[in-house]
Amino acid sequence: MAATPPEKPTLDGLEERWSARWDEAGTYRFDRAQPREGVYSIDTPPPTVSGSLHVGHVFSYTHTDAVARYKRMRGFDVFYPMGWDDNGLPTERRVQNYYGVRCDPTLHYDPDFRPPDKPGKQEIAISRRNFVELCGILVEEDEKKFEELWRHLGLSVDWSMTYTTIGERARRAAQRGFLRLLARGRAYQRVAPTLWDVDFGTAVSQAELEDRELPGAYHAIRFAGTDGQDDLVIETTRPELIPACVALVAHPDDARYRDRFGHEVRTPLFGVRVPVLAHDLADPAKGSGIAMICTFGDTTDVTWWRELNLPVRAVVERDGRLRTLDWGRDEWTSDDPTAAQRNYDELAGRTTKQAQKRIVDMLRESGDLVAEPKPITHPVKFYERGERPLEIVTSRQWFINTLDERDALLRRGSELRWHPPHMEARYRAWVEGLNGDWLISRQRYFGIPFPVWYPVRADGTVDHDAPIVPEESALPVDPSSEPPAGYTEEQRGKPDGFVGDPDVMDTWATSSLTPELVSGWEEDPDLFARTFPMDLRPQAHEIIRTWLFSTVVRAHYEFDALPWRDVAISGWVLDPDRKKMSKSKGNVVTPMDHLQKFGSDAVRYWAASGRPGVDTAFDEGQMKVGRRLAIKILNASKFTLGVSGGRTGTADVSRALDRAMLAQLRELVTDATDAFEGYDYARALERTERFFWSFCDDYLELVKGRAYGSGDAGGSASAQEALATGLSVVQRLFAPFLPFVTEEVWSWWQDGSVHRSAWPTVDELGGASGGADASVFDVAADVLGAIRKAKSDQRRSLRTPVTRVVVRDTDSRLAALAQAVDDVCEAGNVASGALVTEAGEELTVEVELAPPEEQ
RNA sequence: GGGCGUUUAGCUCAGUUGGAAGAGCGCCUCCCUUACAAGGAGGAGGUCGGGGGAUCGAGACCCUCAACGCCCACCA
Repeated sequence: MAATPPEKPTLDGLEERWSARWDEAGTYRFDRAQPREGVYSIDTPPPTVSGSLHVGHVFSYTHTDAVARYKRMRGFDVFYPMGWDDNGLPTERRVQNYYGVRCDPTLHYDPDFRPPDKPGKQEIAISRRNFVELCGILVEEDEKKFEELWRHLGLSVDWSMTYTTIGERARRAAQRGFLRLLARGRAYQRVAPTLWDVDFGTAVSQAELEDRELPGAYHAIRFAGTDGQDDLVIETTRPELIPACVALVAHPDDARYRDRFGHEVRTPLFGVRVPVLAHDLADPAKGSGIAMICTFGDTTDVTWWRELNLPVRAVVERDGRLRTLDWGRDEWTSDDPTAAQRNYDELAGRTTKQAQKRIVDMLRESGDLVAEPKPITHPVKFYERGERPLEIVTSRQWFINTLDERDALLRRGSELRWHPPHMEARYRAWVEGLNGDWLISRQRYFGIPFPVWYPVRADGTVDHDAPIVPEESALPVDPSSEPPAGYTEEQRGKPDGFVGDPDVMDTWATSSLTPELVSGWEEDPDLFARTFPMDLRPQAHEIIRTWLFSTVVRAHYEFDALPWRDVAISGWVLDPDRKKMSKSKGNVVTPMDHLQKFGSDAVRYWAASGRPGVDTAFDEGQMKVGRRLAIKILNASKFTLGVSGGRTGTADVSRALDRAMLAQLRELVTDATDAFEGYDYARALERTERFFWSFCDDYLELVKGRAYGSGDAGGSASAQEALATGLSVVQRLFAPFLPFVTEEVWSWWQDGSVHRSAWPTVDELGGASGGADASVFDVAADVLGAIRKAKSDQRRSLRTPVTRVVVRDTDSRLAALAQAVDDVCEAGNVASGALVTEAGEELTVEVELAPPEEQ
């Protein structure tokens, strides 16, 4: 049963009390009670489990929660699961640092291994299985902490439906999704030059790249002419790749080089003959207008190499060092193999950075460096989590086809409803800029393995062209520890046996299936039918090119459909210097302190004030305002219930002032509902708040006396009825934002949770507010304000009796005032009959106060 | 190099069909008023980034410039 307001309402302890009650009562449980059209399903971003949640998470997840709560109150069965993104590199790195271990896949599993209490100076090498086990232990601890924080924040998640991206369900879904793409010919394997992070020892995809400005230098280097032609000078920032040079290239229209096309030049130090070729991408304005093509210095090299059908002469290995070479036997053909070998041996084994230093000295000595290096800064490609520039190495990798489908994927992007709409531009820019298929294999450990084995031929070589795949019913599988059907484990790596694919999938290859994963794709047809395609994807803008794009790709191929209809993009949280808050910048605020200091509702208020897609400053001031608002809701509710008895529907709202207030409330309900329908939660909050303060400051003051019973019974009942109605509506309008305090005040007079109550509608106000003149409230508030100002100006108490008031205003406004004049006089402590009106152009009020002695 | 966004009071931001510049914080003054002193009432403070233009009328529409932020880019 409903309780009564306490003597002294407080915000303290609301989080603990109500989150426990919601849990017991199953307030946010997804009931499977409705068909697809009665369900609202949310594809929640699974936060990366790599330490702790920060205030940016609190910010954006609050936005989603407000929408979820709104939809629930609109009568939808809200499907709102939470996931943890625990697979992938962030976790591996954290485990390495946390336990002081490193994965060595050549080692055997040690069932008795226990990590040291504190990481030692030397990393302990452990087997892949031991490493993966540690990853599992650590993420489980983190996930508990994350859930605690989310519960404290009041997310209305159904906690019985959590998932992880490394869990068994995710492994099944990711492997099934992969096998389907393979069967459809949309996933393929290829030996190709790929961007490679030397430190992580893995290939990375275009979506994980970022540019960083780095110092470098132009080196002007002479290539010797042949056939009696002049020498040519090229400029390069990577002279250490001269041994990998396969051609020079200039623009076909460049008159300086036109007569050189088809002829050869000789590389300095190594004497390798390479052709001079023409290609549109060569920029006559850059450097000397002629460039060296190496295998491979940058992505342009890859383009040239592919389009000009050039040979591969790779020198950089996966560890970032120059390989050893035999110039007599390998694919290098030098005019002077002895000199070439001697020169190259100076570089072999060095890192690219060291090799560059050495080769510049050698070129200077040989006279082929025609000018001293010219320092520049230039953008260099990095893996977003990496610390050294990426190299390009040739390796066997899995890809998902995206390039061929670019147009269809662009159409998918415009079918989506973007909030805010301009975010679609980022998607479009990304898809239009795709320059390769999506590389999904990673040479790492804590990820989902490719469910693929390869036959080993009688001669011991591996046949990559005839992959062995499992039945879907056998998923998930681990090819590195299980044999494929028809083989025994003893045949691993043996002639006529098999090998497992050693790689794991890119984390996005799993995350791109979150809609399928949470909806029970192929595992829970009933759930799937009720939830998929989903309604909403909320996420941040910097992962449009990764998470959003890849999710669209997967649903496009699997279902020929969008994975969801709406996408709501949150902005970032900026620190007071307007810098993005991020861990690497060290300016992150951990949320729990603020949740405890201001209360969850207050922090949510700050978060919900940030408009969709707009970067928002971290602002404790807004949290203070939110806290004050929550306290105001407590007190206003207590007062209103005290004078109104909390009853609605027992009396007519007959007085003009009360009807005017309800008319404004009616507008508010329309506004807030429209705003929420357009995913503009911030607008809904702002409108509700504005109404609420005028409800407290003006309406409550104006009707206080009448509600207490100072006039006739009809007037008193009208005020009480309007107060209770207003309170009920306001409590529900605030509920998506301030779930704790609204639940508290709702419990004082209503049964059940406010979060399961019906969102207010105009219909429920219809009878009381229909056709009312809203200006009665405005004029009454204006005149009361003028009386207060007079008292304030004269430094008198607001209780000071007023002996005379002259109000001038237009006829229509005076007519409106006449309908509320008793309330105005009572609220302003104006003596009976002392308020007179005169026609005027605009509102002026003259106020005479009782002399101080008479008080 | 291309694109998107932002620019309104000292600060954080509203201002949705163009119609007399707003809120909160901070600051100042006053008030213990039985819902609320973690409060209430009132006040000061802005040529709405600059410059053009269409309009009776622009913070809002068009053009242009600038600053800041972000996204994308084949970066020799």
